[in-house]
Amino acid sequence: MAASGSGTRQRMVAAAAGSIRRHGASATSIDRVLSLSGAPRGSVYHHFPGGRAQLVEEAVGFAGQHVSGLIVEAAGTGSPVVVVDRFVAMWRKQLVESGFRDGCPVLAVAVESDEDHPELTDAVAEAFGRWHDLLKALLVDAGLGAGRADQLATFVIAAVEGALVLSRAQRRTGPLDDVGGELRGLLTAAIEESAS
Amino acid sequence: MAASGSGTRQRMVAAAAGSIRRHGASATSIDRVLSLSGAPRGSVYHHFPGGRAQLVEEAVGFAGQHVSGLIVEAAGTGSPVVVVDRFVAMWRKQLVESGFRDGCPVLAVAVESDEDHPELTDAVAEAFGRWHDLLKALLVDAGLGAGRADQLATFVIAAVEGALVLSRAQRRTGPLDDVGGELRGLLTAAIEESAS
DNA sequence: GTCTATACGAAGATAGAC
DNA sequence: GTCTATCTTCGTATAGAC
Repeated sequence: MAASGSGTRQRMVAAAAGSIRRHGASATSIDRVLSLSGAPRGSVYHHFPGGRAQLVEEAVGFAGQHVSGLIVEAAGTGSPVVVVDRFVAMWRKQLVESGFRDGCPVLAVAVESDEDHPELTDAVAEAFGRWHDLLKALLVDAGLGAGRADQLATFVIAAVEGALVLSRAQRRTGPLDDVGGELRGLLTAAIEESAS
Repeated sequence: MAASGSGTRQRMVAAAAGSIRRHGASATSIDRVLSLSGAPRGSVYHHFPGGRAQLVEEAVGFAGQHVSGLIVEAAGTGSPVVVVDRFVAMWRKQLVESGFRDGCPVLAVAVESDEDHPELTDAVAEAFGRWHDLLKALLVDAGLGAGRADQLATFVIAAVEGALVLSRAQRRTGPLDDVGGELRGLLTAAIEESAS
């Protein structure tokens, strides 16, 4: 019952996430979301009484859950090294397929959010936090101590998000590939070390 | 003759960089820059015929050069490990002193820039590129091969920028501290390895 | 649930006086 | 070089009909 809602509603949230990915949060106006989703104007304040801020907040939640789902999906199939590889590959694919136009919507909101809308910062922190917890759990399962797993999970998310920004700005996959390679080596070493 | 200009002009660029740091690029209106810098209204299109876009572009250059200067300054005093430590410490300090409100203006513009203003993306790429080249040179001087130095320099910038976003969103220095610690270990190992 | 119309404000940019 | 309008566009939000 919680947050499902109508098809129109869902399409609006997805359209908002897509626009934020490409143009940033501030540039994601209600008009743009409407034209992207094909939703009727009258639906806006019916579905989102909180207006634009609510729409952006839900877009962050939507994008965050989408990525979390991919991590969970990959988690069943291999070691943390493979999961991080897939995490990187997912962003890489999005980057290439969008012609280096699409970044991470969660990060976009993080950068633009100010003190006027703490809910947005909270939504961002929650999304990042969930990705972190999923990765951390995988590392613990692989034998790492809780502290080290915690730190490495943070490191992976920071490095990949940062590389995504660099790759997008420089319009080449190099940074993301470099970071993927370094992370692979680092995680492999950490897991081997913990097994000894 | 090149880019010096009047005091008013300089203050406007610095104010723009400060606003972008805190509020993002889109939220940095001309009005805001004027009130922050105390510059007169009539100066805007006199000093910046390209309007707001030019102002943002120069703010990116200004911020990029500021950080480059700090890297160069730190470079004279120690190994790459120390330089990266200081790089992290600089961001940490800014984060804490601003109450977790200020992030990196270059990254902020990177995230919000769209196809309408390729000059902005270019300015961002150039700033990141310069930081990268400075770090890479330090790593090469420390004995690393060019390829590995290149990759590690990218990794450092990506990880620190990402950690800055995480720390700001979660309003705690943990992510930045974690990343700083991991980078220290990674760089130390890479340098030791290259010496053997 | 959806539509049109409109109020209201913010922001970029320009024109012309001083 | 700087100031004061002013034009125009855009975006949020609301009111009220259907």
